[in-house]
Amino acid sequence: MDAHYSPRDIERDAQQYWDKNQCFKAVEDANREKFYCLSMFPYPSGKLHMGHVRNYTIGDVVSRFQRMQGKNVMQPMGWDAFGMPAENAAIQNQVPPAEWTYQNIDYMRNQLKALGFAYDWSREFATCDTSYYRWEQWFFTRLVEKGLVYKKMSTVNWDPVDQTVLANEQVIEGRGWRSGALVERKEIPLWFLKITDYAEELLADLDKVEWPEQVKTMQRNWIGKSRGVELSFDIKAADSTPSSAISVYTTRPDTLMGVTYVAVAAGHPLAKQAAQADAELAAFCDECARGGTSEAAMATMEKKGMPTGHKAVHPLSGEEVPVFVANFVLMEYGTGAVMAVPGHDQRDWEFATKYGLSIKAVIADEKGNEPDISQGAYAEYGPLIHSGEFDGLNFEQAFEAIAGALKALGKGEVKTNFRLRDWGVARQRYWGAPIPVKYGPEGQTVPLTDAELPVELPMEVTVDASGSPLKKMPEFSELGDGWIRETDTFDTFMESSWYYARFCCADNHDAMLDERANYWLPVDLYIGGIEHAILHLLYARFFHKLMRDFGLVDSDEPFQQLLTQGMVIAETYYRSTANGGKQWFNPADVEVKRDEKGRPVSAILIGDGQPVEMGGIEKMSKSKNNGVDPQSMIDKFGADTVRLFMMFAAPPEQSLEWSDSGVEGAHRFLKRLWRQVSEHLEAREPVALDIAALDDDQKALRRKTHETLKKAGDDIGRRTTFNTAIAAVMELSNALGRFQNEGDAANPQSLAISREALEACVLLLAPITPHTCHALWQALGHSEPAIDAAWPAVDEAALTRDTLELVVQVNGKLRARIEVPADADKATVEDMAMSQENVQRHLEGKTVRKVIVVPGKLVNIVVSG
RNA sequence: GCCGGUGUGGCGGAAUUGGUAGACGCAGCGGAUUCAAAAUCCGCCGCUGGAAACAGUGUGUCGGUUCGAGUCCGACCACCGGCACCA
Repeated sequence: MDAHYSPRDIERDAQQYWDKNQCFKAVEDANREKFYCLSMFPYPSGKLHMGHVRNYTIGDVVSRFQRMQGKNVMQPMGWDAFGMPAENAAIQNQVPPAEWTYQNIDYMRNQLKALGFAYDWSREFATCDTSYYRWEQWFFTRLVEKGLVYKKMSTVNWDPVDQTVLANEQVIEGRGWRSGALVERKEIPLWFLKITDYAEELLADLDKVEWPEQVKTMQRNWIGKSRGVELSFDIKAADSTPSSAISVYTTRPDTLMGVTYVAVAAGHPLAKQAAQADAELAAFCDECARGGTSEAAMATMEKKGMPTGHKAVHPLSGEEVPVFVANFVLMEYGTGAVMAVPGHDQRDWEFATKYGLSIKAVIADEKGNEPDISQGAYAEYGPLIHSGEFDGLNFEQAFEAIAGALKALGKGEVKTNFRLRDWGVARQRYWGAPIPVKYGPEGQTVPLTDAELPVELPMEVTVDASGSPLKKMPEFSELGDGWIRETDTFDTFMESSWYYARFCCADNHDAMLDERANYWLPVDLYIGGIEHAILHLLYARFFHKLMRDFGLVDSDEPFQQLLTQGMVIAETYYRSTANGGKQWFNPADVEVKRDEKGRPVSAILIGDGQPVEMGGIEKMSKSKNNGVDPQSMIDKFGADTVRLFMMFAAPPEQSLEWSDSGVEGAHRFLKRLWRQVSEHLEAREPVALDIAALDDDQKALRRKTHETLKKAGDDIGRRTTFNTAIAAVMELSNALGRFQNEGDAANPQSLAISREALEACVLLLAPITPHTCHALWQALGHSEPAIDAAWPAVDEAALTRDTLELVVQVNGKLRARIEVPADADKATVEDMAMSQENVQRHLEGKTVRKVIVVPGKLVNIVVSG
């Protein structure tokens, strides 16, 4: 073999081999155990970034590992191709979104191929292909028939200058990102999917999947099942006009006697009615309609309110409390009204303090005393006080008693509530799948028939900043006889909610899915960013259940196991500009100065030699200009080096800090392994391994080999901590290096043991650095390719040790190490520990109270005095 | 604001079930090789004291449980992800 490691040739040859032999084409085979490995597909934004490289390397390592375990592996790839960036690019560059998107896909596909990922490219598709989204449209019409779709008024961000709906991302500090105009909340009719019908099952089935507990917890909290009471307050209007009741929901009915006011949303009928006669209140309601719609914006804004003049009658006490309009109450959450208990809710307390409303304690503190509510609300549970007949009851008792009292009066009842809201799937945008509905001249709303599908998105368009082009295209929207087409398009989460299933049968043009979906599904391992922990994953789970209930799939959950990867981060560098902004410089253009300990102290721009500021380590992004281009790294070191560094630098769940010298270190290791194999092959062919003939050094290396096989297999297969698997292989390589330097390398058994160690290194790394290992495996004389080699088996007999090293502690502090026979009993170990010189020193003048022996680990001698 | 997470040497990280803190790599330092450099190889490398043996100290902060805590519990601080129209 060539003694020089040349990744360019090695990677080209390996990729050509895989390609020519169609190694990664997945074929359904009922007799083999399948493994469906899926990485979240990318948005084709232009070129791959390091986050993609990391995501897809993890998936590829697992896929190749599972293949070596004998599984029938399917690893597909495609494109999440609808979305806003294509429209933004269209506005900026006058390129139609479709053209821009497909060009990006072509470029990024080549990048993925250069990285050597074991994808079955025959299954590839983009979600903007009509052959994909047509089935989504078809399925939507079926959901309409089943009553799982409805239309209702909903709030959107409205830019009054650009006359367009804005995404939350496009609202910056309450203003439109392009126009700078103050954003308004606007009510428009939108399509919704009834995800709340599935809330209970979405919650319960989290128990069926092997997901990180934190993700399950986030989803449980998002669904937010609660048991509470829905109750009503009768309203007495200021001018005594007859008025109805308002309904509120609370999970703390035990605090009902502490209600001192009621707050309603600006959009609540009561507020609207009151505003008609009160110009100041009307102005306040208008003010409430400004600003963004996001929950974060709502929760962090200054809480404001204004009295309506109406009084609410407490359902139990009959007391009259004021009704406020408050900006933090939203019409679309729950009933659009809340009861306020400032004594026991911090937000209510702040509001009451601000507007001089009374605050009443009705829950005792842990000592049974009146709680101190002068500085803030007391939000804990406790026995009731100042609540008349309910005094002394605990939370559970009070809940039932108060709920019972309300029910007896016909004023309320126990209700299970969900925080989860129905899924609004309509977007007022062009670059998405058209919603397959038409409207008749008499206001009819009719889903399209199968014969009318698909609704193709017109490709030739002019996109500008003012609203959806579809609305301005009569050839699209006007159907004749007064009928018009829906011009809203689907939320792109719709496409990403079922692509994993379509990969199973992407070539079927007669059906959405076929029986192959049930062979491959569920996805065995799904890999993607933690930022998708809630929305995408919850919507996909919901969509899967919809497809199941329609008979398209037979599983309950789409993703059996989930791996959430961390971000890729890098140092940022900037200079402050004259106008108070910051100019960001790419790390590739900056040189860092370090002190004698290697700490970075300053940095200069290579271009002009002048200093730049270090801005801290942040997620790689365009805005901070700290992205490292994967392509330049592949060109410089080869794909295997990039893959190895990505997998070695951190465990997959953690964020990964980019390091140029770390990449060089990874490259160094591959060169070293290459040289070790090449030097080994220059020696004679090894004789057959004779385990009985081994000396101690040979036995020790062989034990290391099998310890490494055991650890790396467990690390990759069970723990998915690829970094520790690589570290273990590096240790084995180091041990082999020492063995060859120190021992009699020409000894025939030494050669046999070295061969075993090298082959272990090559096979253990084969999923991670597949090109290099493909070449090395061949060089080691194997005719079958490394991708088809079986994962190496551990010889348990090689792991046994004659003696063990134990540490000896005195009062938990390390004082000595002892070498004991592996089969030594407790008394022998204690005696050996006690007799150590340094242990004796620390026992002097003390009394031994206890000796703790942890077999195979340590001895702890507990002394006093 | 609410929900979830993270915090260990100069740096990335390891320590899997409460049992040796710092594996492996990077950077740094010293040496070998070289005309020289690159590459490569060998050694040292948490901090403080000490020639060394060794001792003290050390896992964001403060407190607790335990023979023993990076790991468990409580409070706090800092940073990161999500918050329903970014994907």
